[in-house]
Amino acid sequence: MEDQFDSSQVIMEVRAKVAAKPKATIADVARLAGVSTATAGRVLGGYGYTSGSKKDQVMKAAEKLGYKPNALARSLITGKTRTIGVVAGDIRNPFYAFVLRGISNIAEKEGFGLLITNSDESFEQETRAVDLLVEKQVDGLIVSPCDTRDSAHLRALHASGTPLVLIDRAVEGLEIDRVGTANVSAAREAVQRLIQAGHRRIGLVAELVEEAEGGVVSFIARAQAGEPVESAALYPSWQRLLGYVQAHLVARVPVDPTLVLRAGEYSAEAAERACLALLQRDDRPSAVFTTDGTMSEGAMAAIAKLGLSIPTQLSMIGFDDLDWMAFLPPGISTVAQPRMAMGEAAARMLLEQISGADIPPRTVLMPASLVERGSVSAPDTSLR
Amino acid sequence: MEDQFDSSQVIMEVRAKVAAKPKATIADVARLAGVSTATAGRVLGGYGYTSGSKKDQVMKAAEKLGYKPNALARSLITGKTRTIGVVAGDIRNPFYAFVLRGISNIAEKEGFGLLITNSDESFEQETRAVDLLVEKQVDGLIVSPCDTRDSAHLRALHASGTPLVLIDRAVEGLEIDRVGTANVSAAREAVQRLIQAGHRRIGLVAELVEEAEGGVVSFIARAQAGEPVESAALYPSWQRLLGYVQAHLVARVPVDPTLVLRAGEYSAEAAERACLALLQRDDRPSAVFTTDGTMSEGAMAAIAKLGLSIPTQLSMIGFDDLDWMAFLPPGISTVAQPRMAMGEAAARMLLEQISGADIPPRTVLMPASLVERGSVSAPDTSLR
DNA sequence: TCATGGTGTGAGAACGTTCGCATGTCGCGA
DNA sequence: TCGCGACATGCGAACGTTCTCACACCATGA
Repeated sequence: MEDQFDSSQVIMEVRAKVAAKPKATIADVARLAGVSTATAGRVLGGYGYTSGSKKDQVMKAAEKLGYKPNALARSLITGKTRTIGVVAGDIRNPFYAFVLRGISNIAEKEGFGLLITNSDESFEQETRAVDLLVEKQVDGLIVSPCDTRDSAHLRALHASGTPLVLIDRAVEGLEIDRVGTANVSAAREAVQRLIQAGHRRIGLVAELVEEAEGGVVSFIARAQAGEPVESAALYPSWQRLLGYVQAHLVARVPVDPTLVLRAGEYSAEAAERACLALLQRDDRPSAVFTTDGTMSEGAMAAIAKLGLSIPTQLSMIGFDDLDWMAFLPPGISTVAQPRMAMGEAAARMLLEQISGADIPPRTVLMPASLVERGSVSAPDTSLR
Repeated sequence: MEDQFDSSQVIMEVRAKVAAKPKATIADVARLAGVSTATAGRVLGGYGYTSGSKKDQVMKAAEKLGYKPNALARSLITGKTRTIGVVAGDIRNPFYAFVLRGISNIAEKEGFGLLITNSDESFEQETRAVDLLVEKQVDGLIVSPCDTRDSAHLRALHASGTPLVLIDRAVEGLEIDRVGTANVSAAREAVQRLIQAGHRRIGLVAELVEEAEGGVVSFIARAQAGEPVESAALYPSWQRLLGYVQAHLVARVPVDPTLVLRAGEYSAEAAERACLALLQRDDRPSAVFTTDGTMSEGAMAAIAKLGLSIPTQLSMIGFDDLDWMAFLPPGISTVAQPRMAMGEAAARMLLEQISGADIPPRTVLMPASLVERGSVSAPDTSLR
């Protein structure tokens, strides 16, 4: 028969003992080294004056105890965390992945940590993310805002003096450092290339979340009428649409609004569905231009599904230089954004703000380059 | 003539005033609400007892002052930061991007922050990253270790009681929670599929950083001789090589070691170079199997460059389900790892550790599924 | 009437750093 | 010899929370 000894209490104690990890503090090190905490702190923290002899003692003691500084306590008093927060749309999207990598490059070099969150392009999630980061006292934020109009939380943030850099998108009337792409001109040049190759009916596959008053048709009409459009605070996909219209305008080619596709939702599947419908029309376009990586992916899926051959049956220019564009025969021409450099630029600007430099708001618009491969040729004359 | 007044001093003062942002503290709120800091803390922190009336006063005061809790101070005393640290290889790699997204999903749901670093598969960078995260007092770490043998820093970390989960790779003799892929069986099944289709000469494109004693040839020889290979702590690419050999063994097909390619370095370019050489040989294989996404990309680039058509001239099975594999004609069959689920599993395990659950070390090996598309057919009989 | 126990409140310590200040000790030029 | 600045050290306060106490209030039931 087993004895009645209840082992749970003992086990709890053992566990507690195992779990106990008496991290060494500066006070411990100081005690062992026989100096004051202030002196130990000066040695370990590398500030103030310290003599060689004491320095040795302290270092030795720290080594012995396996001392690791507690950044929390340090930050609490210095008011600096050496951490920057980032709100991206979705890390899985190569655009953000590369931007993040760029930010990370700079952060790492400067010894900063990186607190990363996803907004999924949802305003509510973005707000929550910003709150989280602010509570964690990040020294600054890099945000890809999902709302380019209101974004009261970002205005408040900036007003409170928190270093803040916007990436990819701007916020209307919020004049702060930001880095983006020269979308209008990049898109214009790409579409011009298509027109120059002889195309007159060019499809556009774009995300185009509803925000321009009057919708796409009215937007196109206004742009086509040569009305000056305030494009700076537009969503990138709208800016690229603007470039598309401008290219037509310059070449005096009319825009057929039925050729511009709103995926409506930001996913390759949505783009594929929309594109599939477009390419099955009798009067289908002889070329397509897509306004970002995700749209390019969706469009490509649709093209593959229909078995259309590029460029003989359909010319195409994509956006963002995705890996497959290089080797998918015949090579997909595309507008390449310097994604990683954008992240690096944003991080550098943020660090400048953090270090206290008082610089007027800068807008860095990076040039996107058209990398030409084999997906553009003259339109198939047998068509229409 | 301009006056000599030096404005710089004045400007400095103005700037300092602008930069001043007197964040409200609990003490401020308490003062305004006419209660003690303890009571205000109880209301705002949601712990202990508070009466409805005081709660109202405090909330109102907090609202008025725009109070935001300082997580630093909270963490300093509670010893919990509600932040987890991640050391990934490179965010740009879709594998890590998806894993990170999985981790982020769980973290966000539980209100945890995510401190992300890249190791670039460099031991030194990994060590620095871990140090940074530890100093920032993360509650736990998810690491994709770049060294599967030594990794003294990870052993020490675990010994100190820090919650730790390994992902993708294991560390020899370090028995802690980890999540990975059933690499051997996944690779074996993929290669079996190739053999079953009639292929006898199957190329393998793998990263294979040098670590098995005796190198690739000796490793193959031992595996082929049926020697039991301790595969758990092997690098994934070696495990996949093992599966490749096993498939040959089962089917009694001899392995030609010259067909297994070491990219040597972890990049698509290296894979492309190696693959290009292989596919230009007179006795080139009739099929290739690649051991991860990056290798698949490189191999595909080589195939495209040579203009080989899949599957008539060359069959292929890739690893990781990359976007283009779905639409690159004729569709690339591949071994799909549940990348995001892996991240989620790792995060969940870590959070369990953090919450104090005392669970024996678990190894979660996720099944990878062979998604069959059009890239496998019988070998071209005109060959060899 | 008196313990009892849940509820509510505040004073003050604690977390692990850095910072301000006071107090030295040098060496050097006047 | 004095004064002065650079170097060196320690004491105790601060950072903004939460935690531990001590105490007080109020029902409840014996």
